[in-house]
Amino acid sequence: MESAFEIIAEPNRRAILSLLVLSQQSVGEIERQLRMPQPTVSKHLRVLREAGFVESTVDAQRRLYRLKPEPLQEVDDWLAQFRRFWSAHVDALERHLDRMDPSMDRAMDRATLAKRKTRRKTTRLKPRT
Amino acid sequence: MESAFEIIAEPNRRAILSLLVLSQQSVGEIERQLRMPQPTVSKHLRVLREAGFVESTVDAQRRLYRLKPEPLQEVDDWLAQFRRFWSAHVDALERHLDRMDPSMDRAMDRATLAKRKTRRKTTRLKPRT
DNA sequence: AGAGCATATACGTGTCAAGGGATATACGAG
DNA sequence: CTCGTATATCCCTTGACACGTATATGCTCT
Repeated sequence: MESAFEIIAEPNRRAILSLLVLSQQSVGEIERQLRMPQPTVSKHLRVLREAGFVESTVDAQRRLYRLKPEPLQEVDDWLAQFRRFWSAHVDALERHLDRMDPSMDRAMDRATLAKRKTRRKTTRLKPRT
Repeated sequence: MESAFEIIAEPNRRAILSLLVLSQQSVGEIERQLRMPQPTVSKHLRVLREAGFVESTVDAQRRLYRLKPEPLQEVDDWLAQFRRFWSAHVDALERHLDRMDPSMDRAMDRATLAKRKTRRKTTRLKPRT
């Protein structure tokens, strides 16, 4: 359970993070809003805390949890390498053609052609009597 | 294993995706570059294919796999809600202060103050005699 | 001190996915 | 048809992890 990606793989944890982005919350508030048993909330918060996604401050018996951005940025950084790709991707381009810079259009064309050339269409030459 | 988040939680799959973003690859090429056994590669590719991360075309005995952007965009969309947060986050602001728009600076100030007000500092009034 | 609430932890259980290894399928070449 | 290569699938074992329930810790108020 080390990487940020494994942490956000869990739907309940994503829900907690989405909740916390609005404002800090106590365990009980999370428990009520997400309708999940308290130990479950605490356990997920523990995982999130140890992974650096959240931090808590003590307020009497309550713990107030709030978001920390770093691990999410790490995910965002990994995703960055694909943004170049999908903004040049054919389907995406078709959908967004109107909103795009025509110079990209030509760049994409070359990429597409390159791929097409790579593809070897083997002609099935199997006599089979 | 439905959500895109679970798919990219696996390090080997992330490696495969990072490889495919450069150009399409056959199973054997992936196998060699990532030094993982062929059945492992095939199994991960299957998962990726069924989740819509990649698609394959047949080239004789080879299968050429290439990236499809949609599921990654889904992840990116979920991450979007946090970008607003971390661009307003204090630490991030301190680090990037020089590169930022001063109008954001004031917006962040209000957010921070709001949070500070929410925090209840309970004064321990415990006579204890 | 004792009651009550808020939160954390411990334990037992079921599920599910990853990996290794062997094997099956598909295709091309001779 | 037979062999070699490329890829997919099958079986089995192992290990994580999520959850439920029960219980422990800590704090407040009276």
